[in-house]
Amino acid sequence: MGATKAEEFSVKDNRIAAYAKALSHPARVAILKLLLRERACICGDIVDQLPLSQSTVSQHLKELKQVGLIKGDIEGVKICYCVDEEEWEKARKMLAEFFQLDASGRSCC
Amino acid sequence: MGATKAEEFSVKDNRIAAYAKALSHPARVAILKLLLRERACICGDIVDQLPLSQSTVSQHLKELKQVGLIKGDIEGVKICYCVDEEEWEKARKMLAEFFQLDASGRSCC
DNA sequence: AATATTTATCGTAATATTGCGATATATAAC
DNA sequence: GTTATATATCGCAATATTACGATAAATATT
Repeated sequence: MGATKAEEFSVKDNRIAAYAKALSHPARVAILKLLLRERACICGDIVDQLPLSQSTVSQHLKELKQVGLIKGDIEGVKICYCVDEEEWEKARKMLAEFFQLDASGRSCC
Repeated sequence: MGATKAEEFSVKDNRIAAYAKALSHPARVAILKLLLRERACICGDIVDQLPLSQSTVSQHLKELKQVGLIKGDIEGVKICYCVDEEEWEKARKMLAEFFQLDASGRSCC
């Protein structure tokens, strides 16, 4: 008990949920915005701009990396993070498709 | 420690995160699809179509209701659930706007 | 080689989520 | 009023997330 029953649902629903989960914390939303808007790819720069410790930011980056939305490249001691264009597009499409399910005229209440 | 530092982030980023969190479990994705596609608004019908207990489904419905994406209407003993069109549109717009942040040509890695 | 810098990981604590059975609540049917 | 039906809520256990400091690891600088 307690563990999620993810395997009981479709692969697609799980993928949508995984992308959504990546965005389910404001820190990760903020990180993605940073990477997209300001090209602030260096990990240290991200840490400086967030009200969280270095280790916590590193953890959020790891999660975004695991779901595929960002990737990191070693540049000497520093790591340059950026959005993975392909995966970003996949996420965008999946969520857009989901939201295009029409909600109009279906209210039964 | 452990509690989320949500208040340190913008209202908008928190709102995006809240909508995303609503979709961050495949059961809730499945519920929303059901409500949108099949008009299967009656709570019992939803329970029947998910591999989860009645109480667990009820909890997921509560979360979707709290974020505003669905609403419920009493019909005798039964409850008719449906997607809240206005809120659905708000979520759609916020997430679409977020994803339209262009990821192309910004890869530094 | 010693030191400084940058990032990841470990350990731990606090809190949140997921899930279920049992029970409460509220209407419907008898 | 008693019983049946439908849904919500409570209590609990298992697991996951969030956060931080300390430390490890890896490169850069001296």
